[in-house]
Amino acid sequence: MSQTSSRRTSAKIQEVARLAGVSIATVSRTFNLPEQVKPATRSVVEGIARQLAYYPNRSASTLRTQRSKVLGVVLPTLLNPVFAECMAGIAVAAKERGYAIIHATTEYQLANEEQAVSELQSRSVDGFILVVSNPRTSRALERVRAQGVPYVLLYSREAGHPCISVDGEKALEELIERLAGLGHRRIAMVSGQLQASDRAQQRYRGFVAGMSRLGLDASSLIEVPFVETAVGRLAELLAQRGRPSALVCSNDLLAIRAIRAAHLAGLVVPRDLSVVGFDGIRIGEDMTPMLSTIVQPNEEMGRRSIALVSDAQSAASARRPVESVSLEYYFREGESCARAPEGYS
Amino acid sequence: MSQTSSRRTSAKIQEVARLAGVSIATVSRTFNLPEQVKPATRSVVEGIARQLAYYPNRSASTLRTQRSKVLGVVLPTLLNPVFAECMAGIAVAAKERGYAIIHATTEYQLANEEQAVSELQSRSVDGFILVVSNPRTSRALERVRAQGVPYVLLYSREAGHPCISVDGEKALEELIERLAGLGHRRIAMVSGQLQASDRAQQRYRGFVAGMSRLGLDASSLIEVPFVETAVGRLAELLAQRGRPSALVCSNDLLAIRAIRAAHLAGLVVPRDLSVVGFDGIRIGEDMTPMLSTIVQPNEEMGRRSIALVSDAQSAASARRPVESVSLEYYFREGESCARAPEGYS
DNA sequence: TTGTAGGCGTTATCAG
DNA sequence: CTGATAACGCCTACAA
Repeated sequence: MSQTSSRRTSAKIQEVARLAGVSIATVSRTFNLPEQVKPATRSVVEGIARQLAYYPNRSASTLRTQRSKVLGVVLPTLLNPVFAECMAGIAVAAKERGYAIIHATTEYQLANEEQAVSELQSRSVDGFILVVSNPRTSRALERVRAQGVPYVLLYSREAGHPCISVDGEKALEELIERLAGLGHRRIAMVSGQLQASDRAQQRYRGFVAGMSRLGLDASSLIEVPFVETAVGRLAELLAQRGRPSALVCSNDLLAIRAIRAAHLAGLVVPRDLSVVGFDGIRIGEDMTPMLSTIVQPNEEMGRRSIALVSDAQSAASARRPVESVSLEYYFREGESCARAPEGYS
Repeated sequence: MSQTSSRRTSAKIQEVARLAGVSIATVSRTFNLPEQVKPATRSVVEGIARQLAYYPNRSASTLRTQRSKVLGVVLPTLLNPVFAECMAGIAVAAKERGYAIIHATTEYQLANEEQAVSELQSRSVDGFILVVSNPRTSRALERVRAQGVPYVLLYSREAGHPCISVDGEKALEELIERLAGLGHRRIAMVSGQLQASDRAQQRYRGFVAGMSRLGLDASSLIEVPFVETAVGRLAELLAQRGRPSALVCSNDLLAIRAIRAAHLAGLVVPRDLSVVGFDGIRIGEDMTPMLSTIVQPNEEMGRRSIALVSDAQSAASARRPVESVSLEYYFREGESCARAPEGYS
C-alpha cells in the first residue's frame, strides 16, 4: 500500500553494473557506443538493464555532453490549426530522431517572442524552430543567433536565414489571375495586421502585384487587427453597395470568418461572393461550402524543420551558406469560390 | 564576424561569483533563496548576473534536485482543436508556474500511450497530464502510478483517479430532452469507435439513458471507426428513407463532418436535419451554420490540470484522497439545430 | 574490450 | 549571512 519504496542508494546504473559484473562505464557504453562493447557483454548488460527498468538519466547526460536532445519551438498559437498541424509534423519528426519538443506560444505579441526564446534557452534546447513576426527586426532571432545553436524559420522567407516556406507572393499572384479568369474584377484582400507578420505582407505583395498586372484596382485591403472582431467588421463592409465579388483572405481562419460575415450580410457563398483562404487547414475540407484555399504542406513543413535543425546539429562546425527550402503549394478548388455573378464588374 | 567566441572556461557561475566577490554558493542562493541573502549582496550579484546574462543551468539543477520543472502531457492529437485548446490552457498555466511542457501524441493508438509515458519518464518529468483512451485498462497509467509522480486525467471520469472533466453523460441526457422538446423523435448518435475512448462511452450512455427515459428508440448508433471516412458513410445513411431528423455527435469534428455529409445527401441543416456536437471548439462558432454543441471549458480544463499536478507536486507527501474536478458545460445554441420538420416523427 | 577517474553546474549541508 | 564542499548520474579521455 504505502509506496514508500524509498531507495536511498539510487544510482541504478551502479546496480546494473554490479549485477552484470562490469563497470558503469561499460553500462554507459552499452547505451551510447554499443559497437564498442563486446556483443556478449552487451547483451548481458541489456538484459539486466531491462530487468531493472534502467534508462540513463537525461539530465546527467545533458550536463555532461551539453546536449539535451530537446528542441525549442516558438509559434504564435496552437489555436490556429495551421500551427497545430505544423506542430504535429514537428512532433512526429522529432520523435523519430530522438528529440523532445518544448514549445512556447507568443499569442502574436512581439514581447513574448524574446521571452519565449530566453525561457527555452534556459532549458538548454539544442536548437530552435521559430515562427516569428518579422525576421528582420526580431530580437528573439538575434538572441538565438547570438547563442549559436541551429535554428530554422517557418513560414518566413528571408535571405540570410534558413527558412521553410512556400512562395506566398507567387501563390497570390496566381490566385488573382484565376479569379480574374472567373470574371472577378472587384477583388479585396482581407488580412490580419500586416505589420504583425511578414507572411501576411508577403501575401499582400502578391495580391498587389497580381491586381496591378491585370490593371485592376488593388487598393482594397481590409485589415482586421483582431481576428475576434473580423466578422462584424466584414459583415458591415459586405452589406455596402459596391462590395467586392471576391475576397482573398490572408489565412483560412479569416476566410472562414469571411464566409460567416457574408452569411450575416445576407450573401450566399459562392453564388454572391467568392471567398478564398490561405494555409490549407484540414478542417476547411470538411466545411460546407468546402473552403477554397491555397494549400501549404503544413505538416511537412514541420517535419522538414526538424530535419534541418537536427542535421545542422550534427554538422555543427561546417556552417554552410544557409539552406532554405521552398515547398510546393497548390490551389484547392473547394466550393467557396465560383464565377463572378453576371453583370458584376 | 566569426562567432568563434569559444569560451573553454565556461562555468559562468564562477565568473559571476568572482566579479561579485562572493562564493558560488551565494550566487546560487541569490536565485533560489533570495531571502537568505543580504539585500546588498543580492543586488550586487543580480547586477553582475544580468550583465553576464547568466542564468542557472537547468540540467545541473535538475540533476541535483531531482526536479526538472517539466511536466509531461500525453494526448491523442493536436489536430483536433479540442486538444489544441486544452493544450493552450495547459501552456499558459504551466508558464505561470515555471513549468515547461513536453508533450507526446498517441494518434489514438493504445500502444503509443505507454511509449509516450516511457519517453516522458526518461525525460524525468515532474508530473503527467494524460488524456487516455481508458483509465481502467491503461498500462500507461499504471506506469505513471508505479513511478509515483503526480498526474491527472483529462476528460476521463474514473473513481480512484484525479480527473478533470465535465459530466458528458448528464449533458447528453439533457440534450436529448432538448431535442425531443423540438419535436425530434428519430435521433441517432454518431460516434467514433466507442471502445477507443471512455469519453465517447460516457456520452453514449447519456444518449441511451435520455432516449430510454423518453421512450424513444435508442438503437441508432452510428460508429465511424475512422474519422476520415465519416463523411461518405454518413452521407449514405442520410440518403436513406427513415433517416433521423437529428444527429447527436460525440464530438465537434464529427458534427462538422455530419453537416457536410448532410449537404452531400442533399439535405439542408438545420431545416431538414439537426446536428449537434460536443466539445465546444472555437472554430464551430465561426462556421455557417454556427455549430450547435455542448461546450466544455477546454482551456480551463488545461489550466486546472496544471494547478492540480503542480499543487500535488508541492504537497508531495500528503497523498490525500484524490480530488477530481467536475466543471460546468453548457449548450451553445448555434444554428445547426432546429425544430424537427413538420410531420416528421 | 574494459576499467579508472575527473568533471559537467548546481544545490544543500555544515561550519564559521 | 556566507563559504567550502560533497554529491547528483553520466560520459569520455586515458590507461590497462
